[in-house]
Amino acid sequence: MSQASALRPYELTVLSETFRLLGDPSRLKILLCCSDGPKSVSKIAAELQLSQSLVSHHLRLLRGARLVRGERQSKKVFYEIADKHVSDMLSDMISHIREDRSEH
Amino acid sequence: MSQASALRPYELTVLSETFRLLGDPSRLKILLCCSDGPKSVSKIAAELQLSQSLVSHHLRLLRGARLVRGERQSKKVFYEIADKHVSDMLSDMISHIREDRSEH
DNA sequence: CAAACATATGAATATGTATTCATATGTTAC
DNA sequence: GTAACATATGAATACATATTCATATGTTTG
Repeated sequence: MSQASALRPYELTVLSETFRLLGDPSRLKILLCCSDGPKSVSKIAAELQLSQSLVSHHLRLLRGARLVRGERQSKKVFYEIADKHVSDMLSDMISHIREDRSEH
Repeated sequence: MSQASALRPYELTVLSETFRLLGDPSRLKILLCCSDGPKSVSKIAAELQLSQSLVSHHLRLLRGARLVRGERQSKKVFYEIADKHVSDMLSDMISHIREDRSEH
């Protein structure tokens, strides 16, 4: 982790902003929810038992950070993980969480 | 990312909690700051131009999540990244941030 | 023990933000 | 156009939390 000091201010901002967005349980659930293929807002809301409004608000933030992208198909808008980097990022973090942290 | 739905509630809590902690710029700086070897609280505060109190408060949260660990040596307490998983986690995220997200 | 230094912590505050509610915008079908 | 459906959005609110200040706790040295 000697790249730490090499982190430029902008990169640090993006990094913490990304972490911050993923740090809310509802938002994280939404992101994970649409990580297995595109899903409409209403479907996400139904699956997660969250209000349509809340899901939409969160999706806007996730969209703003390019973590998801949405595509309109007639009445519905289908959201999915923006790209492979985002899904890899999540997989990696999940792996880290699952590994025991108590060793050195 | 089909492991998403396989995420247990506890894992999701830990995951979002970890993201949340890393989502604050000061806290992220502190974590990165002590990722290249153990550093005392006062040294971290000086390097980052943050108050001693603030650094200590943040370190407590990071410690609580096992992201750092501190060791007392006489008057000073030296903090460092808890283990390799945490530093790998950070490296991975930094790599992802540095890679262009605009492709598929 | 007192003094100086280092860290930790509780309370207070100010700021951010997650959630809800009501409503607007957009889309399709009649 | 109107009605029905789907999503987006602004305002309000309730809640979380980052930061500061003052002070307590712990440690070494005289």
